[in-house]
Amino acid sequence: MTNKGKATSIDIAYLAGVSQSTVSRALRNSPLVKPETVARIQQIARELNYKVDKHASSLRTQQSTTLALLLFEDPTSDDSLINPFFLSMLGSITRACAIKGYDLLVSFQQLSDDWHADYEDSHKADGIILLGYGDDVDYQPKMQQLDAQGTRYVRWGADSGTLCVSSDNRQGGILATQHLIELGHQRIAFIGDASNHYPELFARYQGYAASLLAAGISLEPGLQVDAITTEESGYKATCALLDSKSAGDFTAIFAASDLIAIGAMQALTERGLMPGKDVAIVGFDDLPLARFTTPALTTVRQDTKLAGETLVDKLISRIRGESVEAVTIPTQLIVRNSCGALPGKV
Amino acid sequence: MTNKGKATSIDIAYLAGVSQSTVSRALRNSPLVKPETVARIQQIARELNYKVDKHASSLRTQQSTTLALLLFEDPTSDDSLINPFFLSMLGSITRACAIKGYDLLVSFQQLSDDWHADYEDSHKADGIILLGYGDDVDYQPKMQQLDAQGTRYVRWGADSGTLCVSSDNRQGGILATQHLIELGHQRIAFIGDASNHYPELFARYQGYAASLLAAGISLEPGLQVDAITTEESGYKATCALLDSKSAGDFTAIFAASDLIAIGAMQALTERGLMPGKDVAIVGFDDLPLARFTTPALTTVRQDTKLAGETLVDKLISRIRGESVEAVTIPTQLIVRNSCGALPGKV
DNA sequence: GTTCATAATGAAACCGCTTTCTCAGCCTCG
DNA sequence: CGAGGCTGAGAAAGCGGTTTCATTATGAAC
Repeated sequence: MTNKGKATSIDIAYLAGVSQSTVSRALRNSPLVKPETVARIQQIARELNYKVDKHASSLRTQQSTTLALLLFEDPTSDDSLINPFFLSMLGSITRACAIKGYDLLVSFQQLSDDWHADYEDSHKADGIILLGYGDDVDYQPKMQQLDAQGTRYVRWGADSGTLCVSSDNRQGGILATQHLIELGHQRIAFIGDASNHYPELFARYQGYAASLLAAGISLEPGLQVDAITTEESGYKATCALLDSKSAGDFTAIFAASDLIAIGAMQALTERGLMPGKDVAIVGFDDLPLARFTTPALTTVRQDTKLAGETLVDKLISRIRGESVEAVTIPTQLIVRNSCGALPGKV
Repeated sequence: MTNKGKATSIDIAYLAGVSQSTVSRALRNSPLVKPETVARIQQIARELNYKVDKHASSLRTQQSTTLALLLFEDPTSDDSLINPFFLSMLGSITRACAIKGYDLLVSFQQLSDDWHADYEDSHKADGIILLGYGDDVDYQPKMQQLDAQGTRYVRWGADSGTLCVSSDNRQGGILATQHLIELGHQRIAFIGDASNHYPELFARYQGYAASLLAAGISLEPGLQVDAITTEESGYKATCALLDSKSAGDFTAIFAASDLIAIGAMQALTERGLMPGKDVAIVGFDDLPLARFTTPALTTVRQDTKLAGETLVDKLISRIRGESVEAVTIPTQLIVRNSCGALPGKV
């Protein structure tokens, strides 16, 4: 079959001496077709290297067996650098889709883009996975629009009314903070979002706050600095912290993400402070690179594998019309060397 | 329009009082339609939130405006961990596709899978981008099959007859090795592939060998150890190197990838050798994490942004039937601290 | 020996769009 | 004034499947 025109079901029908409808049925193992006919037809199809045309099939059945992954980036972050965390998620989502027999379309979007539901409107995908940090205020209108259009989607992030899969960020914050407290730290700074712009980071803050209070340590506003999930932001926030007199003598930092933690470690090092010795640091995410920082970063691991699988599962359920609930995935503290130091003065 | 059935071009035709064919033309700004008619129709389409059905369109035109990215993994490597380098590539490919107006399907494959051309056979994609390290011997049959089927594809890697985009690995090897030589190193080990199983790594080795010879340093087989692109592999190779008597007193390592370099640094550290001080190290790739190792890794940067764009461009050209040539992308030496040491004895 | 489910298949409609073919007006030109 | 030439638009034929509906055996049942 060197002719470029790929074989169609009609070709097979001709070769098998049956009608095209029978071929269509046989290829999908319809019980309406006699078993030996099915076998014969499938054999011929195999020989011809025939594959069902995705578009024809999708057009007729009105479903594409394709999911779209929309990763949208905070416009404030570096244009070309994708957060490694999402890259990990992408990996696990890809795998989960393959297992479920769905194709995966991937697209990176600016939050400002008018992407809303394009993928579903044009029937490119049966459902959408939304991935990305970002100010919740920016998301809300989009979500509402999706809901209004009846678009099937799941979102990674913090619970916000819509169908959502997320790590247990609050619990992760508790894990991190308790660890520091157990090591004897009392003045623990938090770098991240404490004002609920980024719900995930905010939940980590809540865990932090809850742990402190539970340990009888009062919250000090001066020990909290806002940052988004980039090194630059973590770096700047830490500098601000070091410069402020009120922060004075913190002995530990809970960074709301590994990237922030890395920026923080840079800032500390530049000021002659040794991370892990002079100041303990805990991050969040457990990026692949967390093992390779110096000192190796103690951090809260998000289970990206499970997360990806769950996102895909839930989305497929939703596409099938089943009712689905939000899911929270536990986190895990990974102890490395960045808290190795005894609490010391800054 | 709360009805679930999405609007079709017929709905628009009805509302605009024209025929459906005219709608189709108008939506694609055909000059066959009077400008004011075009405007009216597009206006209505906008109001209805109408999007052309991808499948219907693709079925009719026989092209999907979609590219497939097949990332296949060396079965020898860890199952769930994707090489960060490919993740970067994926990022840039995604962007390049978006710019060109193509959708991108992403799939991870085992090299052993019978994926060949499935994406094209079923018309899911107009062309395929192949990404992944792997023994060239394993690839050849696949490539030939793709060629035989007339599948449009581009491959990232080393030049091998097929349309291919790659970094100038040999030049990168030269950059790295010359850097070490200029720093005064004479006994430079190479960890990677010196037997042309992995053409990319082998090209780096060739650059290494050429540089040594150009500097009048003879190649010592004992200073070369095979490794694939993982930390474990780099770790083991370095241990082997340290254990072998013939290697004895090397003062520098050129690792064929950053992951190998990181493994090497771990091995050195465990043996009480300080990377960057006792032994200089150069890596290859410039992964995001290279900046965060200790010491920060001097490495050869591959321009993933340009690489992704080029892959996409070339593939689209090929789809259009234009004749395309293999492309080689220059690399760049990024000097950090891992070669900071004066040459010392091991 | 009709009648009637049942099984296996074929014919044809249809999914929503693109594109070719046709055609009605309306000009231009010799 | 009749023969072409344009313009703008409609009718209809696909694209390659899926699915409904109709049809022909084939026994089973009465």
